[in-house]
Amino acid sequence: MTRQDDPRPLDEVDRTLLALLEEDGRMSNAQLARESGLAESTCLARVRSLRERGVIRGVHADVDPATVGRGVEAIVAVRFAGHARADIEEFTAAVPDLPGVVSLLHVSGGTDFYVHVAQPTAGDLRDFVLDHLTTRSGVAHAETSLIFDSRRGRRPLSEG
Amino acid sequence: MTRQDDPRPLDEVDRTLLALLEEDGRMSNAQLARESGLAESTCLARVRSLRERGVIRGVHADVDPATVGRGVEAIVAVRFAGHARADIEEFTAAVPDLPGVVSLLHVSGGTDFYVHVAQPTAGDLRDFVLDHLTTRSGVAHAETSLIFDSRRGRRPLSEG
DNA sequence: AGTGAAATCGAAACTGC
DNA sequence: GCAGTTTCGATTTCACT
Repeated sequence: MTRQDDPRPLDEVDRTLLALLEEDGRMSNAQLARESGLAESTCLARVRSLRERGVIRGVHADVDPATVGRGVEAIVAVRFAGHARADIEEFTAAVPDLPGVVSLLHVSGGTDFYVHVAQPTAGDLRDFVLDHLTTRSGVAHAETSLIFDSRRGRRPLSEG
Repeated sequence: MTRQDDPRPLDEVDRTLLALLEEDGRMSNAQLARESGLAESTCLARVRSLRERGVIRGVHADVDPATVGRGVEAIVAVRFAGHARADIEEFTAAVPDLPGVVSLLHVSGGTDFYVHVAQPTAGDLRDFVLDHLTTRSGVAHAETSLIFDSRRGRRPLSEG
């Protein structure tokens, strides 16, 4: 298994590699080595180590939902009735497997979860919320906000 | 420039390639070709086309914020006083450049923006909200929710 | 931990289908 | 739009430091 909690602190070279891969996850090992000033073999070992320690959780293509027939994006704020642990855990386990779910955030405060979804049409969005969220055990309320525009942060997380 | 709005519909092979790259953005062209049943040259051209058409917006390493010294994640719901276009546009342009911003969503409803941030400590989070969000022109209110847990959707967006 | 050289394998361009 | 060939570059291992 991969270790998620190795306490070894990151040095400057690690942060450089992370910033490069956050920007372009398909950059070749050879180019990573050049830009970070490492030998290729060393660079390969560093990146593997970052993965094994759970610093790099994965590398994923960012697909524009609108171009794959999912042009309607929304954030659904879900509030629970009680806070039965079993309900919360089942929700957390089940929702990421539903089609069109981009991400699921469990948060503090008046809202318990934010669900980021992408659906083909407004009707599909309504069906998704009614069929898969509000009907779920423990869910008291779901409030849907359409996403007009979304953008990634432009700074590498691994910086200063 | 890359075209963002080519209306050409995606076929099954495109969707297969997208699903593979959403899962593992570092998969080699050779392996993509094997798994999709294409010749390598064809596969290369297909992936390039998906990028040029804006279907693949980028490929990015997913870095665990906690491992790079940003263990405090939050969603900040921002509400504007009026809805002056200039304020909205300036907010949209400026916030993604702030350190620790993961993503920015402009949404409909009572909240105008959701800002996903990752900061080193609770104090840094407070400073971020007070210094960079609530002081910004047009901002009426910011409500911060700590993120207990976050997970990606497990289905490729490009499916079904 | 980091390196350099060597062997294997992949990328990218080009050809013809 | 697809497959075979070739050239060039990248990946990975290993012996050494």
